[in-house]
Amino acid sequence: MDSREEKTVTISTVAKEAGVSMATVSRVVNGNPNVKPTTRKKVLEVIDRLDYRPNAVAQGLASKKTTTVGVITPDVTNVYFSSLARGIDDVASMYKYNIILANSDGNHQKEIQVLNTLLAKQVDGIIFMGHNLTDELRAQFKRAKTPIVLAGSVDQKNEVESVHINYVEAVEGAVSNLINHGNKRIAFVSGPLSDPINGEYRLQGYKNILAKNNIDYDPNLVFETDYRYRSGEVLWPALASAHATAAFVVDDELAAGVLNGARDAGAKVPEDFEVVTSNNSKLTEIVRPKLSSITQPLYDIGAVSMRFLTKMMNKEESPQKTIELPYGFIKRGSTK
Amino acid sequence: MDSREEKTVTISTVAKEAGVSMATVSRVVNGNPNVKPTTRKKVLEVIDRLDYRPNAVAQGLASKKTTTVGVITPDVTNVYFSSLARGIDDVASMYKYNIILANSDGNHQKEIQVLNTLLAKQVDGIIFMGHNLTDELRAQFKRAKTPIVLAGSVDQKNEVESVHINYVEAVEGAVSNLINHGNKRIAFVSGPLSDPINGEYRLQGYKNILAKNNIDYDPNLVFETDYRYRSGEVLWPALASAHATAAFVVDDELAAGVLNGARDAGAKVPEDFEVVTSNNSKLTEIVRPKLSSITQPLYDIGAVSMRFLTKMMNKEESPQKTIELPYGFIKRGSTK
DNA sequence: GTTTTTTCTTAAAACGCTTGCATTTTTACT
DNA sequence: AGTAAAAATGCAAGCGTTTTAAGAAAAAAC
Repeated sequence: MDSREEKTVTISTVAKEAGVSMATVSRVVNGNPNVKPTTRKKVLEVIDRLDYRPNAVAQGLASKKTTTVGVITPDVTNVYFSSLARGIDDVASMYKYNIILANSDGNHQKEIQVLNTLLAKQVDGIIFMGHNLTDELRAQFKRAKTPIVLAGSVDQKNEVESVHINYVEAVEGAVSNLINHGNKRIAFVSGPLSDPINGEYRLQGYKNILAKNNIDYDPNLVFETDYRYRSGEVLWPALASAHATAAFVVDDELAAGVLNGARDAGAKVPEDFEVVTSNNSKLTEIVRPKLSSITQPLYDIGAVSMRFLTKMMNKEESPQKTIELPYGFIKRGSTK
Repeated sequence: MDSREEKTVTISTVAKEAGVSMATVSRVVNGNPNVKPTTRKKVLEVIDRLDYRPNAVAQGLASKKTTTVGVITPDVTNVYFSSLARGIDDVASMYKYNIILANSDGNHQKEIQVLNTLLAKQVDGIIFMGHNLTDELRAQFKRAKTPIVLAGSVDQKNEVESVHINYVEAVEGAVSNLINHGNKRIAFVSGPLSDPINGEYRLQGYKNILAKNNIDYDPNLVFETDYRYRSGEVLWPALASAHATAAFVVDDELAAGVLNGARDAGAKVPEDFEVVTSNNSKLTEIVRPKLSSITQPLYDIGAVSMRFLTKMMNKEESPQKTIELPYGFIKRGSTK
């Protein structure tokens, strides 16, 4: 008797039960005002009684909107990116979107691959974080009619919308600080210089401010590595033999490594060696001495990116292609 | 002339163009072997020429599989969870799944809410990370026919599958260490005790080992707070006035706070005060002295959870409801 | 009480794909 | 060449919604 196969209740089940058409049910579900209050109530009652849940996939197919956006990130495990991601998710859910999060390891192949599966899944928009925006990627972006914004990175060709800070100026400020403390030999400790944010912008800022202060640019003071803590930690010997008395570092984990490497080797920070970093993540407060840092509103960059994306998804015209958020500098124990 | 509205190319476009039925195209797209090599080639050629991309939403609707799993986490920004998430995502993509990532802040309301939207989106499975599995949540889990596994947390009632370590034993080991160093007054620094993992398991381990060593359990040595770095940092005065000579801490960020709070106040670690933490995240290596820690394979817990989930999604019967991964202990500078 | 308007409803056609079943084509054997 | 079995293919009915064009009902206007 009660052997019925627990059928999934669909919109048509509800429609029949309530004695109205599917269209009407759809309307009340979507809050369309063109429904007489009494019928709305009737339908709502049935929905409640049957515990009906609209199938988002079917909605997606019919409406061509998935209320889902894709987020491509090199590695959530890195605080920099997880902070952005958090900002993104928070405003996303504020606007009833969900996030498909995919890690790319900054690997070009994976980026392309993941981009395509996201598009296949019909995401309404995409937020891309990456170190290096290749031409191929840019081409794929263009081909997809899906809105895309870059969070925390910049497109040299300025073809795709993005939100970030002014890296050149920020670095100028940070390094200028170091110069004012009397440092003549300031290391530039960087992730891959092939990443434009490093090789293009930050390095430029570094050079600018050096030039402005009549300090010769010495390529031997530029240290190219990856973003790992450990890479910073083992850098000290090289730093020391280059006679660096201070370092500007492009990433917090990396900077923590540099700092600890120096101290573990007996150097006094900031007396013998100063270090400033770039992202002002939690980490800067956790190490000792605490790290002076460029401050950039990580969470906000994510949040603003997502907000920007919602506008694009609504086809609201935006005046600018690029949003530049304010940066700052916070002095902590790692500098004089 | 060339004013045609760039129609989206669908499976039927391809079918017509290739002179076969949609079914056949579908078969080649899905790698179904029942297709003559020559037709397969023909279809593939057309797919390539038209640059056809299957619409995953439509596939989802028709096949009732979305190849998407939901991941609910308190906060990606926390290394503990982002590590799990990374493990999850890696094996997920290995199995061609994507991840919808949602932050709950451990907030009950949000957890329920997010769970429901994930179900509405017809995810094939869910991985849940949370501090506290309430009855309501458990009920909702049950009602959903979707497979769910708990990653890095445990269900006291053992109703839902989970993967984690043996917290009781792990804590026993860690604290036993401290006892062996002669500590009689060992603080138990915890997040909310209402989280079973703290109040139930870890605390139990703490009590067990105390009892075993004939040390009286002193409630004044139990410090309940939240998981934030800052909360640990400000704890020192309380710790000091309780005459604690060592602390076992349930979270790395929290532990880093405790450690720094102590040192900033002039305490010598580990001479005057020892601290051991629980998660062996990157953080433990970044602070000075480095933190001794229970080691649990965070990434693996995520990875194994996801692997477990894939099995459930394939309806492969699993013998156990619970997977206990091995833990360990690593001695670093924060203990003698 | 009609006629207009306006407000609600409905029927049915999409949306783009999968899949069970029937049908046709091939292959393998006599 | 003829037939049974196996391999390919096609048909068409879903999957659960949205949405448009049109009709019905209710409200407003005359």
